[in-house]
Amino acid sequence: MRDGVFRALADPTRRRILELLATRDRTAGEIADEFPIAFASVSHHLGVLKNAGLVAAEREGQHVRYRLNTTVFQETVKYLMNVFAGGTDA
Amino acid sequence: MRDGVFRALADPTRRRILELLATRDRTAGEIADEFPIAFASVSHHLGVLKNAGLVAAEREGQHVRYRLNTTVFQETVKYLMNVFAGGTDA
DNA sequence: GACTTATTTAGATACTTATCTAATCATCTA
DNA sequence: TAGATGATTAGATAAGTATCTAAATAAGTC
Repeated sequence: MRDGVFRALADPTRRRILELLATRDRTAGEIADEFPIAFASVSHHLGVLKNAGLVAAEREGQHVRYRLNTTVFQETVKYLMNVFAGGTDA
Repeated sequence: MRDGVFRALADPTRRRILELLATRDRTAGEIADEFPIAFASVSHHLGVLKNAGLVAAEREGQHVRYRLNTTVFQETVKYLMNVFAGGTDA
């Protein structure tokens, strides 16, 4: 599960998506508009982020609205701080 | 540069290496002993971690001693917290 | 210098992934 | 229900990566 989070964070497009969502929720289309790549590719990235638990999606009529899942962020920060502090053998 | 950090963190073997180094410095051999994979593969992982700036290496006679680079950890935590707080458009 | 031990590098293979286009699914509107 | 719009899924391709064995480099010992 942690694997998925870091793999998701490893791609700059996906990090940019997260940064966009951090300021406010957006629909898939609004997100896709921010990138020069194909709509389908952005959709794929959104799927990766959703799978990792970093974002949540909710259908709103024709649109699908994405938002940041802050819980997973917090857990990830906690994990890193724990390793950094030498406290993590697990 | 951030890319390298998250890509490095995406592999469970490498995270485990970081966790080991968090408790104390170790030589490449000591680290390799902890894993069931080939020595050369661990060496490769160490290279990835070093490249990402997450660890530093120093030759000590025949051995090469690895240690955690806490600075990059701190920066990474900072980045995540910043996104999490909605403060990062960059 | 030859031999041993510690580590990295090279080359090969299998697997994963980012991207694309085309097709499909979902919802709304006329 | 047909057509339009928004979004995901499928299939293909090219690039990246984790692993291996074998070879090379570095340092200590005899």
